[in-house]
Amino acid sequence: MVAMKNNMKRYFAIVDCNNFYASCERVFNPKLEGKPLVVLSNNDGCVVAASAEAKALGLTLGTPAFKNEELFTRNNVHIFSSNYTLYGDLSARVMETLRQFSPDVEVYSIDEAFLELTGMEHIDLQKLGRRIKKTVQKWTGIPVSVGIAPTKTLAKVANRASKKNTEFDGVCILDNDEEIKRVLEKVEVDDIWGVGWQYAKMLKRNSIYNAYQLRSVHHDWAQKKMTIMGLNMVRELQGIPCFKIEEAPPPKKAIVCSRSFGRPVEDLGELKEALASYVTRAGEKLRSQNSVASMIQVFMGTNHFKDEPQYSNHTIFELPVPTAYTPDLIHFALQNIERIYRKGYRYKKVGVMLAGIYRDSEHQLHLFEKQKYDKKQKELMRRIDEMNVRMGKDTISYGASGIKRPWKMRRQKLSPSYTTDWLQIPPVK
DNA sequence: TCTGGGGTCCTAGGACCC
DNA sequence: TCTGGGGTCCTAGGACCC
Repeated sequence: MVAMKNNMKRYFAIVDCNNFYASCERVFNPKLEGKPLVVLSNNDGCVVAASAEAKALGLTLGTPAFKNEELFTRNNVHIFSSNYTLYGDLSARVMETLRQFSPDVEVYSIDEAFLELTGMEHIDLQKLGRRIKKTVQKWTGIPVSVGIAPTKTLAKVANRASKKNTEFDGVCILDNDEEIKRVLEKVEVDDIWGVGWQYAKMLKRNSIYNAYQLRSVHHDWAQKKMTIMGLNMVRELQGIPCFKIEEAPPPKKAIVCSRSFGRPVEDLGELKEALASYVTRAGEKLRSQNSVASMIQVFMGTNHFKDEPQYSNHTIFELPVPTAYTPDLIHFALQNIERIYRKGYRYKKVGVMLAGIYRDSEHQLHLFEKQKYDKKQKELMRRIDEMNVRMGKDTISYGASGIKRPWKMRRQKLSPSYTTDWLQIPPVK
């Protein structure tokens, strides 16, 4: 049985949503079809997604919105603040659809998933890829690109090619040596999964410009220059699988929650409110993976893009007992921000990191330790989390987070939460 | 006026132990 | 006098991902 499985032809597919956030905004607003559209980051700061029409105007992702203002007005670009509630929900629908095609799905990011495809000897992969693309489009309204190959890295390369090269029309299969050579030669090293800015520079210095050239380097050289990750990357390009499908993501080892403010904040009271609300969010994430944290890190800083007095600092604090009880987390976080706060600065950002994370069940209580994170507290947290999921975020929140929240981020162009809020469901005429 | 947020892995080097 | 050397743990920094 095992031997048989090893002999079976195995492939990896990666399905990647095209311009995901921009596509989400269009699903419930079809008038935007064919129009240039962008989505901004938190605080309406940077452009983080753009429709094909907007990209065609020469706009680059990651640039600050204010630098593109003129281009936006001149071309009548539709602008949206990011609406993660909407994107998260549509993402879940896409992933659910993909489970039709394989039992082994790894949700790799909000807009991408790997699928393991086994027993594909007699399957027309091109047809399968087309079917995946068509089904997701039909069931969710989201356009996707599909890459299929013998390794994850090659699948990523195929996916890249399927988007960049119109001949593929959104589906690219890498199944034989000639095809692999032909496609890899056209992929620049910068575009390979695992090659970032620094490695790309180094590779070019060594006259390696495309994926096919990288595929041919010596293993020792790859490892020396790019650590074990580089070696694995080269092997994967050669068709030797080094990375598996990770179906259940391991629990997070650190949970961070931080935001830039909508305007500078000087007052300690306001900073504390903001911090309390981020700690609340972090606590929810912590409990959703059934973990407790034993350390809290608090950090804050001014806006280093500005020509004004700068200050930033952080503090790490060990909790008396590992816990996921939000009131305690807030208590210690607030205590610590007081230690690093300095009066007279215009703060841009504050945040919290929970670390030293274990599964709740793994934490062995010392015989005489006073059990602080107890049943009652857990039950209370469970009920509050449940209510907030069912009735909407912050149905129940903590007094320390404030009511008015003058520091909260700007989201002036927010679209409705069409799919997750009863009051915002679009009417049918 | 206005420049995102949240993660992972690997390695080198220091501290410490025997 | 000789200033070893292997193992482990931790941290900081650098690379990467979306």
